[in-house]
Parts: sequence; C-alpha cells; structure tokens
Amino acid sequence: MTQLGSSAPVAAVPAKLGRKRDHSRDAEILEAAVDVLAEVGFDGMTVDMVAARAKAGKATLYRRWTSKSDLVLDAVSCMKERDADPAALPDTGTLRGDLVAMIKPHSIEDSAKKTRVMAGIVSLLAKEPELAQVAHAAIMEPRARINRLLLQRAVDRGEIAPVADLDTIALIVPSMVAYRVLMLHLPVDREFLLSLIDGVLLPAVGVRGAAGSG
Amino acid sequence: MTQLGSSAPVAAVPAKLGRKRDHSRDAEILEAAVDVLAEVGFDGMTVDMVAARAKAGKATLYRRWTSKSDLVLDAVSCMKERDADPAALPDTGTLRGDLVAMIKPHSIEDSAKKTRVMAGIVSLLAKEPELAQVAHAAIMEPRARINRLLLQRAVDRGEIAPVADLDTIALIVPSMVAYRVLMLHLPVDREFLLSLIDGVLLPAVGVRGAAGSG
DNA sequence: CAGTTTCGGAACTCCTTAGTTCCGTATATG
DNA sequence: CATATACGGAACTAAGGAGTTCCGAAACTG
Repeated sequence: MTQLGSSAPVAAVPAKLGRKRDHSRDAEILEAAVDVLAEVGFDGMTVDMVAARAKAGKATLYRRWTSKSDLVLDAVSCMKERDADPAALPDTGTLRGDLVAMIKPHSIEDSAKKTRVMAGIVSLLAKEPELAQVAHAAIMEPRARINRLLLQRAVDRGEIAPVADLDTIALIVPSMVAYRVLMLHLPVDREFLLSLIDGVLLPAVGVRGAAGSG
Repeated sequence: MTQLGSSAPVAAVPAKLGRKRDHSRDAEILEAAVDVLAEVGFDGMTVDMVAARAKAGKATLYRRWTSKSDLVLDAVSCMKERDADPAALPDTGTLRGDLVAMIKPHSIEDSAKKTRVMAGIVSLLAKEPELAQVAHAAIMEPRARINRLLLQRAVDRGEIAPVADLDTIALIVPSMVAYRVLMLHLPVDREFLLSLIDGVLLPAVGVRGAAGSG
C-alpha cells in the first residue's frame, strides 16, 4: 500500500553503535536511493543498485521498506529539509539584492539535483498522487516558499506594488529552471539565474532594472 | 541504432487501398504510440499496447521499426506539425489580443496532450540526446516560436519596448504550463492562461494591464 | 484464378528485475 | 563465553515484457 512515515531519520548518533535498529542507517540508504534516482530515474533504478550504493544487502532494504515504491516515496519525502528560518534569509534591503544573494554555488547544485530527481519520477506522478504531493512538497515548494517570502517583504517595505498573484510570481523562476533542466538539458548557472531575475521576475513585479531600457 | 526519418506519413490516401507498404498505416500506428505514451509514459508503455491500440500485430510494428525506442523516436518526431503560417496567426492589433486569441479549447487540449507526452519521456531524455532534441523541436519549440513571433510583432509596431531576452520571455508561458501539468497535476484552463498573460507575461514586457492595480 | 506480398495474431524465447529465502558473520548483551 | 539479533551477500522464484517466429487470411497483381 506504499505507506509513508514509516521511518524518521534522527541522526545525532555517533556512528554504528550496535545491532539495534539503526535509524541513521535508514538515512544512508535513503540518500543512496535519492542519488540513484537522480542518475537513472525510477524505472532505470533497481533495488540492487540502491543496495550496492549503500553497501547494504537487498534483504536489508526489504526489512525496512515493503517495496521499491515505498522506498522511493520515503526517499523523496526525506529530501525535504526543515523550512528555512525566515530570519536566516538574506535581507539586503532590496528585492533584487535578496534574490541575488540566494544564488550560491551550493544552492545551484542542490537545485539541479532536486530537479533531476523530479525528472526521474515525473512519469510516475500521474499514477501515484501521493508521491506527487510528497515530491512537490519536498522538492519544488521550498524554493517557491522562499520566493514568496522575499516578494512579500518587498511589498511590505513598499519597494514593489502589491502583487495580485503572489503564488504564480513565486513560481516563475522554479518553473523556468525546471524547464531548462528537464526539457532543454542545459545547465543552470549564475548567469542564467540572473537573466531570469533581471529579465523576467523583476520586470513582472514592476521593477524597471538596468536590463530593460532600450 | 534508433535511426530516424525512416517513415514520412503522407496521408492523402483514400483508405486501405492495397497490400503495398501503406504509409498512412505508419501514421495510424504512430498516433496510437503517441496516445499510449501520453497515458502511461515510455516505461509503462508496452509494444503490445501500441499494437492493440492500432489494431495491428506486434510483428507488423517490428517490420517497420527496429525497436521500441525507434518507434517512440519516430512517433515523437511525427508530432511536429508544419510550422504555423505567420499570416495565419491572430493579428488583433494588440499583444494581449493576439495572446488571448491563441487560447482556444483545441489548442489547450493539444497542449495538454503534448505536455503529457513530454512527461512520459522526460526520464529518457538524459540518456537519449537525440530524443531530447527531437522532442523539444516537436513538442515545446512550436509554441515558443509563436510567442516569439507575436512578441516581435508587438515590438515592431512599437507597442512594447524592445525586449533584451526574447527567447526567455517566449518561454515563460510554456514553462509555467509544463510546471503546472507535470509537477502540480492541475488542469490548464483558460482562466489559468489568462492569469499568466495578465499577471506575468505582459507585466514582464512592460505592459501595465488591468490586472496589476491594487 | 493462381501467385505474391503483407497482414493480424498467437506462441515462443530470453532477459531483466521485484521480491524472498537462506546462511555465515559481526556485534551487543549478560 | 553463550545467546540473540541484525547484518551483507548470494541464490532463488516468479512475472512481465522486448523481440522473434510461424501461420492462416486477406487483397493486390497479372
């Protein structure tokens, strides 16, 4: 029945400390599953691949998850990090400054991997609505959430006019990044993200930047 | 070797007129393949499914295409219609009018199906660069091309300022439609498309529409 | 009306992979 | 040291699907 929530990784455990059910081992296996998923997709992925990558036996995987689908569902849902603390987000005083400050090599790499995972399960989503929800919540929504926050702060400080459709605006960059990775198979680099910010997002919210004039 | 270009559907043939190699039969089979692809994706699709849908024998399929991949490659590339004649595009005098005139039930349905096909092969694109190119050219590029044309006309008539990044702007709507269909599994209806036009695309090119005011 | 060709369809082979079982080993407990 | 538990790994079963082969039936050819 591909039931989720069966295992919550806890970490904060030194290393292998025994032969009791080791929940940090779960996390290692799930991480291996995510890696394989990103590389070959759900249908290209075999349980043996995941076991090998995690240096585990296939039996171990089936002791912890009931099926391949169950494993993948858990792996995807565990990709969701704690929501970023709003106080920890950049606060440069301008919307553009905040958006640009979000562009870091680490976040680009992270985003690319998440998008590749998404690519690996896209064809499943139609059949598995539960996975669709979990995947979106874990992979796509966090970035949109941050964008909504930055935009709302810009509205609150009067930098931009109130936006009618904040949810849609916040999806511009994630959508176009996903398109570029999935459909075009082009890399997402700093330059591309800057062109989205300056050429699409900021103009769309009424900021006339250095790019627009002709 | 998954070679393409092996069959060009001709149509313009009354019906079954003989036992010579019937190229309109190719088109029927390819259409069946596209339908199945849209419904279950590449990995969910079996050659038997396609044969059954086309009321053909599996042997017939293998007489015409060397492999499942070959069949799919041909099917996807045959989805590309002739490029729309620029003269046949709407010409209402305003960019918004042209964009809205492009929203027709037929085109919405067509776009949804194309996007579902794309979803069915996304995970393949990483392994099959040839398919990636063909799929993009057949499925995604035509719509972007139309958008580029409409935008360029608006620039030419002085309605909007010259756009630095026309290619990117033309991808806004296709990207966000794809995102909505693939990731969110929400329907793409007229209302959503209008909200993209008025809430994202037109603001991004500097048209202050009726939607923006708060 | 023979001869030819392609057809639809069924039966078949072969391979991959999900899921199971078994076993020797390593570690913690007492 | 004896016991119990979970482990990694390998061998196994079962099912599904790609690709092949064969055959009787249709329909064009001449």
